[in-house]
Amino acid sequence: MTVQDVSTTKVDIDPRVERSRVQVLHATLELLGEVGYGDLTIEAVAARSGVAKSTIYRHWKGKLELVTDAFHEMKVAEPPPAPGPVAQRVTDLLMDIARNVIGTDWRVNCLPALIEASARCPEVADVSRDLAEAGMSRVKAVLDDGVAVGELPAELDTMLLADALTGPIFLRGLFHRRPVQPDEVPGLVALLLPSPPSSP
Amino acid sequence: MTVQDVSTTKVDIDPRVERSRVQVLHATLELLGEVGYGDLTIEAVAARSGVAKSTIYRHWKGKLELVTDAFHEMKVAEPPPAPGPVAQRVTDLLMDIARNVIGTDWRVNCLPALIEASARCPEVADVSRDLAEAGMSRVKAVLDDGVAVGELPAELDTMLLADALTGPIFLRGLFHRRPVQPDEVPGLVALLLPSPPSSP
Amino acid sequence: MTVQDVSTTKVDIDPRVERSRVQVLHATLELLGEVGYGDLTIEAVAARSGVAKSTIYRHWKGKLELVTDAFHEMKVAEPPPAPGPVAQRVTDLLMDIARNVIGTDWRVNCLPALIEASARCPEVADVSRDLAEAGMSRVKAVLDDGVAVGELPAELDTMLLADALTGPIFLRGLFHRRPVQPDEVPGLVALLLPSPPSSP
Amino acid sequence: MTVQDVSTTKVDIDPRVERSRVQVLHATLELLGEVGYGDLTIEAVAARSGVAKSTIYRHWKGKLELVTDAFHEMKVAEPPPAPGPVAQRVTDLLMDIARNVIGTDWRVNCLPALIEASARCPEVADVSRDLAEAGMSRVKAVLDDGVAVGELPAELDTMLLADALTGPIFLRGLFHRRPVQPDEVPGLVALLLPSPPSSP
DNA sequence: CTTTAAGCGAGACGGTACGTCAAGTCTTCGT
DNA sequence: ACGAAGACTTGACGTACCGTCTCGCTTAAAG
Repeated sequence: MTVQDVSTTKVDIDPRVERSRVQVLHATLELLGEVGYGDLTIEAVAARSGVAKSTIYRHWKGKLELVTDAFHEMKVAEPPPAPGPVAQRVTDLLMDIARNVIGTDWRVNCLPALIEASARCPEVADVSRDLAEAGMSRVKAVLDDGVAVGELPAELDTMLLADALTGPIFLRGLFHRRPVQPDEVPGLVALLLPSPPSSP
Repeated sequence: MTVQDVSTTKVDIDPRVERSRVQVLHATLELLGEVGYGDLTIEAVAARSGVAKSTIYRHWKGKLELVTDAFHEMKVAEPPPAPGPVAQRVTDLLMDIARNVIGTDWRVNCLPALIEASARCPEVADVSRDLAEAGMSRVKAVLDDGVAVGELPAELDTMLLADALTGPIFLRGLFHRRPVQPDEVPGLVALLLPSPPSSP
Repeated sequence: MTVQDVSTTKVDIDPRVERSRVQVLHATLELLGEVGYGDLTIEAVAARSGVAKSTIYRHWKGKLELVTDAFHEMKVAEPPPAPGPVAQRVTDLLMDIARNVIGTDWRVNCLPALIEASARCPEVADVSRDLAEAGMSRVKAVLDDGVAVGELPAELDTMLLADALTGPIFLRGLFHRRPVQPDEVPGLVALLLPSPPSSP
Repeated sequence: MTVQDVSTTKVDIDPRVERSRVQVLHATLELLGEVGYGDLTIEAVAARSGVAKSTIYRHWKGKLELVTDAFHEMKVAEPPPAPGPVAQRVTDLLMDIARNVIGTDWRVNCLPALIEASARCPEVADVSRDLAEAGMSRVKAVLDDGVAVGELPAELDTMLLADALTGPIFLRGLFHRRPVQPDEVPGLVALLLPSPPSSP
């Protein structure tokens, strides 16, 4: 450990390790898309990636950790904060979420497995919480923005409202199995978004 | 088919079959709650239920079919409709749900497993839908009642509102892993329940 | 049990029992020929014979007893005592045995299984002994005859000689797996059969 | 293939593989002696040997191949050739065999299983032949010796006589289930062993 | 000429073993 | 020294038969 290590942090990582890591995560993502989480096999990841099973186990504790890692690899780019009235921006955001829940986005395909795993294992629950809040924070940010510019009441519990807006979308998608259609989103927003404080 | 057939319909089901069926489904639900869908093994169901593996396979094609059948047994008894102002009745209902999500109610323990299984198999998804809607209908019924007695606006989409009220409770419990506490429920109701139409 | 029962012994056997018995033994023999003893299953016998498994178990204790019974069903007809010199008659008999051991006679095909089963179970050993001695007695009878007519020494241990004559045939067929060919039989007889007592 | 290959031939066999192999074959022979071929179970071999079932299947295709391999391990050490008159030496040898057949020598306990397996599979039959001939060759060697020193007729078919001498012992032990007692051996030898050529 | 008891088929039951597969660990070798 | 290769133990899979056991139905006999 020398001084410059501090600044370059990971400069001297064994290139083989990095190569394995990339190949394995790539294969994992491919397979997740093809067979889903439930049928994903470490054996198959090893075969597909050309990396030995033992190497995979050396770097990841198991399927869950591997998938979690792969998931992290695919952080969504935050969309730039758009201008316009809050109601419109919220609607856009929720329609985007609704479309993802309906579609075959592989990240969403992992949600049931994530929820299930969260119920059994606190570490996964932490991951789940992080992901959930990261997703939610986009909605909350817009709402906070609305409060800031006076389009929404000052005393609004924006966190709670964000959950109330997204809750039905996930609930219907995952549990009711009757997903909210994008064109139902405006009705949802209209129902839940408080009227702006009357400006005298 | 004669008239008396109606009354005897299933009279001649082999009692052994029924006995096995009950024991197996009971054990399945127990285990689903304990280890989840992913780690549920037929072997364990056999051991827990005292029914031989071969007997299980004689009646169910595999894990999925078994679990589907088991979930069907989950139906809850409807509580009697209570009197009082709508806001209060809704709040009571949601607090009850919130308490269940927090607690260790075995039906709730099975929810993650149910969601996970639903994602893999349309038949289970149908079961999930039935259960979800049965649960939701209690809330919707109260809201409909509120509309009927004029405590809520006539044009209210009660189904959507029911989802918006219960959504956050399940979402936070299952996904956010930061369950709604019963004492947060009144705030939720206050935030989402529309004011009664002003009575002139 | 009345007096005349004694004389009619089996007269009043339920015809259904006899019908089952015949069908089952017939199917057993068929299957023995097709798949051998090792792969014979009671399930298959039931299917082939159209007789229910439970009925089979009602009459026979298991596979071994069933096969033993079937075996008994096929008692060989004793060939008529032929005339001629003893050496010739012995040779004929042994050539017949040698041909059976070489061929695919199903009775011989069961011998390995019989020997194996005999080693594990005294009851089967008794069956084996009976069959072995029944087969051997044909040879011994001829030898005894030879002693009687003076073609063989009076003090001859005919039992032992019978075993010495048949022994190599079975031993080579079953253990050496290099069966005695029929044309080797005369040499065997010549080697082992004592010369007739010199007649002064 | 060069010279030093001979010495190193199998040097780099994974020691774990060899360890498994030895343990499994040993357990197999033990069990063959105890329960026979028909009731031999791979599951039991795994349990007895402490080697996992999957490892057994990795190395052997099934029961038959396993048993074949195990029988190969059965080779006996040749006893040194003893001096003395041929009749005496033959008698000693046969009494030894007779004692083994009566006793509980584990190799003999496997004979029924070996015969049974031989009947079902040519590869095992080859093993059986090898073992049979190895055993027989001890007797034949003495007889050949007798011919060489002039105690037995020059034209004697020693192989055939060896079979005739051992045949009854095995036949009575395995099939008749009335084993030749050691004290019957001299009679057998006296009956079958040709008189020495009269020395003028 | 009906009872009555047997023999019957159907097939569910608890089991054992099969042969396969993946999980996750551990050992050996080669670079 | 570390990664690749792959053998190892473990345990569940889903299948096939085992031998036992009700069940009603049919059928032969005995009253």
